[in-house]
Amino acid sequence: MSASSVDLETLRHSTAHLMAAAVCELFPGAEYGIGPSIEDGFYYDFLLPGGTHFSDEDLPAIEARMHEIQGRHSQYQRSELARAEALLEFRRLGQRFKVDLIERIPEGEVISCYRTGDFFDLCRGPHVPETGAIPAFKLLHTAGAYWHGDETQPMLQRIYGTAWNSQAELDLYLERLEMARKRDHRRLGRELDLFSLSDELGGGLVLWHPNGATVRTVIEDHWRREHRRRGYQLVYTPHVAREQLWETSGHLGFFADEMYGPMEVEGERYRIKPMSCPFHILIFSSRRRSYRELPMRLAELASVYRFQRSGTLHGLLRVRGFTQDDAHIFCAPDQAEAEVAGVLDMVQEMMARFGFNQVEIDLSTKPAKAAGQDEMWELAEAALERAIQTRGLDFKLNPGEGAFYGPKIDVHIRDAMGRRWQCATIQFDFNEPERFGLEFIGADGLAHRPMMVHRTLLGSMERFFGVLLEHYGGALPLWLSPVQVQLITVSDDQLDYALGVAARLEQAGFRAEVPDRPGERMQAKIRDGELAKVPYLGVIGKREVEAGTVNLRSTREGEQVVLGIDQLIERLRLEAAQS
RNA sequence: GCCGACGUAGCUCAGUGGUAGAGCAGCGGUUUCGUAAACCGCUGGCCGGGAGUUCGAAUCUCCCCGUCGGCUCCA
Repeated sequence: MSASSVDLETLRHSTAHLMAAAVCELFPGAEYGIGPSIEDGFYYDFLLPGGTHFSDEDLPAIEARMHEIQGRHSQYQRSELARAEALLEFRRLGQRFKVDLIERIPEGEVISCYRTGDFFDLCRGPHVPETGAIPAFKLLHTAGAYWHGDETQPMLQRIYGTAWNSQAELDLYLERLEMARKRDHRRLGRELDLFSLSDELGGGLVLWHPNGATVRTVIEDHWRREHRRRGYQLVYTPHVAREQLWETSGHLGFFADEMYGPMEVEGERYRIKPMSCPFHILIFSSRRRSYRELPMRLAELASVYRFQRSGTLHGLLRVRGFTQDDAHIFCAPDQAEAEVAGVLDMVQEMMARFGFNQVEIDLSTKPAKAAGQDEMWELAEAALERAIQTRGLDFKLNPGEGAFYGPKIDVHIRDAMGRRWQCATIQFDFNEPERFGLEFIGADGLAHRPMMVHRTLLGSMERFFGVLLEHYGGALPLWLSPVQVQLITVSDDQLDYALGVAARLEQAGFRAEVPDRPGERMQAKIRDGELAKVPYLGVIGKREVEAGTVNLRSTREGEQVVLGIDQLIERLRLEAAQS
């Protein structure tokens, strides 16, 4: 037990060393890669000798050895080595990954190492003073990981663990993990009968059940309304197109790996669409465009299909068929900044409406290999950055991480397990307008090339719905709930009255239902309503029928009030507008 | 795709070489009840698929498929 709290990053990194020390003792000859601290914990990558692997069952033994080493109170001893010395030492130890790392360290930089008992590691530090100074840790699971994340490199085995300043904090964290598992969207999807995935259907393809479809419709209706309000024009485009179109757009050149194979129709090859941009471009170029028509904002809820490797599929968050809330903005260069700003405002508004007040913004700029002229890149990057800054938003700059065809802003939100998922993206494209020879006639009577922006706000209906479910733990706000009110009768005698109330609520625009379970006890129906996370349960017995009221139980606040039907409608209206 | 784990009824899970089980759900009946589970009964399984070992396999071995945790990639 340490009284003073150690910086968590240091603590976790030191725990990673402790774990590596234990692994090296238990598996002599193990090679080790990197072992950083990460959010909520740490990991270390290993390659065991003789092609052996450890599994989750080895973790308790490793943990036990870690505790044993802690008992020895080994110091974390720092030393600085000359480059040649370090290379020699790690070659002697047979640690090829460390040798690789040293070779990547720029000349002239200090090479520091840490020794903990017999364990010797290349490491920048800092560390806790000794192994006993780690109050609480736990190993969590193993995973495969390529060296340098490169699939041409050997695959190492990674052990993930977590470490905290006290047992209580560790317990709290483990509890948090358990809570997160409970609000996993895949579990909620089944429990609330929202969607399913089926082996018979095929991987990464989603079946939206009636409840899920209801929520999606509400989201889509809201989305369309907002887009019309902000000067977007809604369009529809097909699901397939001639292969030639994908040649022209360049997708077959740089995106073919993610596209499904061709199908032949009357000797002509067609492809299922992985993106909508070429279609929207064809709409733009279907006739001569004037500068007066710019900016032209074309939006569509577009279902696309992309091949994803089987190991990457994940519930609704990573699928093969999904519906993007896609839009393409064609504008003049001097309109670019205002357009980006408009999109950013829209992202924030949209996210806030769905309860996401914290988003993470990344700005990715020009990579080494890039299409388009430098001044276009500069203009676009400046537009993106200024739009972020004038809104007072934080962002992370990723230099050189942009696509080859343009810089971009990505917006991430997090799932229940803390994993980051990209949703909104605002992406300039200097490539496609060029390839399709897009132009508009300017005030000067001459043809000019428009700038083009791809953007999505929610990302895809599937992913957004998944993250949304986890965000609310399945208890969606009133306006999104598939069933907003259930009317529960004390006995079957009140069924007619309940159906009448339901009809009035439906008429007022709410989704209300009367559970069809003759003879079932009220308590059972209440329990079902609670488990289904229906926001309001209107209990109706003799008293309510006589008084023309409903005894409203809020499943969220646990509150209970008697309301007349008009009052009930008024209350629902108010809440639906706000939440 | 790669590394590891897992796959038993619709769901959650028990069953480690000797006749496939429980709870919930579903169905049938009885019950008409005041804020989180009424009672009784019934149905339901090629134990993911295939091959092998064995007198005998849910159980042991191999291959395949799928799922999960990661790696890479991405909305």
